[in-house]
Amino acid sequence: MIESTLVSVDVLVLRFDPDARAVLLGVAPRALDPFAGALALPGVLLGRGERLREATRRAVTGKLGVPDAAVTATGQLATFDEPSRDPRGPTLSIALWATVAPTRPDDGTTTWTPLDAVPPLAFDHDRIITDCRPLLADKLWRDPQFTAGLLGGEFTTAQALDVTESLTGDRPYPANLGRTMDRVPGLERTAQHAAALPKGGRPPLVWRWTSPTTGSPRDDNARSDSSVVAAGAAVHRRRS
Amino acid sequence: MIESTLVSVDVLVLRFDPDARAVLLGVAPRALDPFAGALALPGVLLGRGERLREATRRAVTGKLGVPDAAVTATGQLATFDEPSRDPRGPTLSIALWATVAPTRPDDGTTTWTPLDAVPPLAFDHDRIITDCRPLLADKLWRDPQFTAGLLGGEFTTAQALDVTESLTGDRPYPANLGRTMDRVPGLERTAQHAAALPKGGRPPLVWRWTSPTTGSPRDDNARSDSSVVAAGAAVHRRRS
DNA sequence: CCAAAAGTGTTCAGTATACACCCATGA
DNA sequence: TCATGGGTGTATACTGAACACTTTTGG
Repeated sequence: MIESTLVSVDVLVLRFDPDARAVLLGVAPRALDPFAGALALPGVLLGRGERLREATRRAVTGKLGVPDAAVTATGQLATFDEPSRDPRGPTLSIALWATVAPTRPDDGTTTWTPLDAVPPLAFDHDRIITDCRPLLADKLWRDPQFTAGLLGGEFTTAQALDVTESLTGDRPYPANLGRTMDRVPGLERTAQHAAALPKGGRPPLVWRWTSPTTGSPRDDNARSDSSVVAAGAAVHRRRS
Repeated sequence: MIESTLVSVDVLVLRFDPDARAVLLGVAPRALDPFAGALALPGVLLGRGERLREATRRAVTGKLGVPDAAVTATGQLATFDEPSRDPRGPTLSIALWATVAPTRPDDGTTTWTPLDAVPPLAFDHDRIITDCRPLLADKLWRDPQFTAGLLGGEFTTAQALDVTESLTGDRPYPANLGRTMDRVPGLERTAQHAAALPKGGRPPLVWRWTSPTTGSPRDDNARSDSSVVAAGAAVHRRRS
């Protein structure tokens, strides 16, 4: 019988830090030997019969020390199959994303780093990040799970500006971002204004999700999480 | 030691049939027992250390009888992890696409079916197709590998119309599709006109790829094929 | 009152769509 | 010469980006 392939799951864990006003990526030093001590994405071997979502949560809670309840959403990104990516032998790596609720950190060994300044990582994790970053930016405002997972159930325009800037590299005009958010299904402006920001300035609006994007009573049949989100509209329409 | 996960590769094989004027999906009856005799997507177990692209070609040539040289391009779609999707036990299924050069078929057992009328298939393959179809439509004119793989190195506007209609469900106006193709990098109008169509009508223009999209001297490091294609533009730009 | 920063309305350009009309073929 | 169907040009609507101006806070 042919020896079967090993499958590992590597997770790009994103957390919005309201103080740093930026989206941070969680990495942790490796405990065991290949690259022991070096920073790496949290990852685990996929158990037999284990679902990708379970393995993802296991990686995030186990390797980063994030409480399970703080993991707000997960989803697929891409698969990496270079045979020599792991010195121990050929291992398939499925890259996934996970979002952590936007609170302050606390844990010890976990490093939360801005996406623009990720330190060199073990294995091919640098390349995984390079390849997957545009995919993450694309999910903002298009994948409700991802967006709500990052920003939480209630957030301000100012925070939305910060998150957008972190992921895309550009800070949109508040007016235009507001119109973009108006078009996001399940998201609505509230009448409330948040407290003003430390530097002063007009207090930003509060936005809230109407549909229960958090929680997770989602379609769960065969596909792991919301990997498949429409992306751009198809080319050309006709006749309506 | 924990038993590791089994990984199978299931392929959505697309071929443009110039006679039928449609994109067809290749399925074949299963030889072995789970669902023996039932139609299914071509799939194989991923060997240890085998690359996804190799396994994909192995599935297409082995299960569909397509010559290896006719497989023009391959790429990732999504991963399906429902533990009960295979009665033999939990098996991960990585769905990939493959394109076959646009020639007439020949093989015996392989069924080439329009995407709109795929018969019921074994395993969860119906769901795989349902989930992946929008991803395929999205790749047309955006992923050069996919598009060139489907249409070949040289094709006519009429064929481009047929392919677009097959994948998206709408038949664009020839004029508008021409402008769309003008914006595709590496694709250019030639001065030639093809022979007129059977029904008469003006002979369509011939289009040709300038860059060597066929062949495949592509980036090949860690990621299998062109799974990661930009999708839609990110939300909002600012300052140039 | 001034600086900071969000919110409102408007302008502008680029893009997508629809369609009238033209052209080239087969029958 | 008619039917068929792609090619050309153009009008219209829509969308996204930019920005002047207003509003609301802290100092």
